[in-house]
Amino acid sequence: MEEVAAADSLRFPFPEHKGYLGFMEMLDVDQEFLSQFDVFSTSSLSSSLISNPIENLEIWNQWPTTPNYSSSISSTSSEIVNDEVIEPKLEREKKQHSRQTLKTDKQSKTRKTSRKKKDQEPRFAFMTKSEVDHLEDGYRWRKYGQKAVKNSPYPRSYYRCTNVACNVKKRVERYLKDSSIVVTTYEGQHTHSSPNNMARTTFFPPPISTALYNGSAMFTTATTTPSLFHYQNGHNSNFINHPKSFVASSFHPPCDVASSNHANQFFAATINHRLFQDIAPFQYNELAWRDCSISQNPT
DNA sequence: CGTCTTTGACCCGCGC
DNA sequence: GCGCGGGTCAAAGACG
Repeated sequence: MEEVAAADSLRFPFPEHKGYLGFMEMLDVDQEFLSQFDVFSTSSLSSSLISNPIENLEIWNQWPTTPNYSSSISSTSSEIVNDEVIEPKLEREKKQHSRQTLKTDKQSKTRKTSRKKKDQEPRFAFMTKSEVDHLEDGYRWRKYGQKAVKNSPYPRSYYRCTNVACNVKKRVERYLKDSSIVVTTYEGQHTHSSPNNMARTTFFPPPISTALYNGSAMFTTATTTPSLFHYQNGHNSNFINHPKSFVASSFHPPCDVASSNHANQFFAATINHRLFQDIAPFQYNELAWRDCSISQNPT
């Protein structure tokens, strides 16, 4: 991890904007600048995504839930995962029996109460081009699960913040259409600062050369060496210390989602999907900040 | 020995 | 009601 620099010293391509662009200002973004990065390349555009903005919006609203594809794979239950037989059926049943005997009522109750209703927590998702799945973001995470994703050869990993008083989770998976891209979804808000002693500061997202935010989703391309994404809580500020960095709009990491009314208003103002496509059309816009009530009901 | 990952089982929501 | 799929649990193992 690189040494943390003071926010003022961070390089930013649009200093007159103090780290954040308004919606109209986004329109003035140099398209040539965007073309420097693979993720923004028009050659990789999905024509359907451009021609069907309404349909795309539906996709946004559904993400990150796996779409219910009409095609099916030849697996039943958990017998086959990624075309591999995990273990003989008898062995499985044996294990199941032993586990059932070990299980207590207390465990069941804990599981029931700990399970919250789906999509209660605000979520923030972004894509990063990276060879590494789990990207460093300044917090410590404990992996608590991994699941095969339907119709995808790449598994989804589940992480939880190691801080006992913090219930932030994140999911990491490879983008189905481009395995070089990692999709990271944060859920919840950190109740503490990052362990690197930078109060109210975090590295987020990790290895970055480019970031683009459209009011619903954060898009990034990554470098192989970590660079710093620095934000200041409550100040609507964004800094990326890469000379080619680009920030299309205000962006607040998940821990700030519920705490900044200013940002919330901005989200509502910039959520126009079609306009965003006109600004920076690319194929990765299925990603969305999903079910974040704040973005839909600004205060 | 403490911490983290792995992984099969289990729970639950949801669509049919 | 049933089955599927996503999310979570927790024992066992790996690792430093």
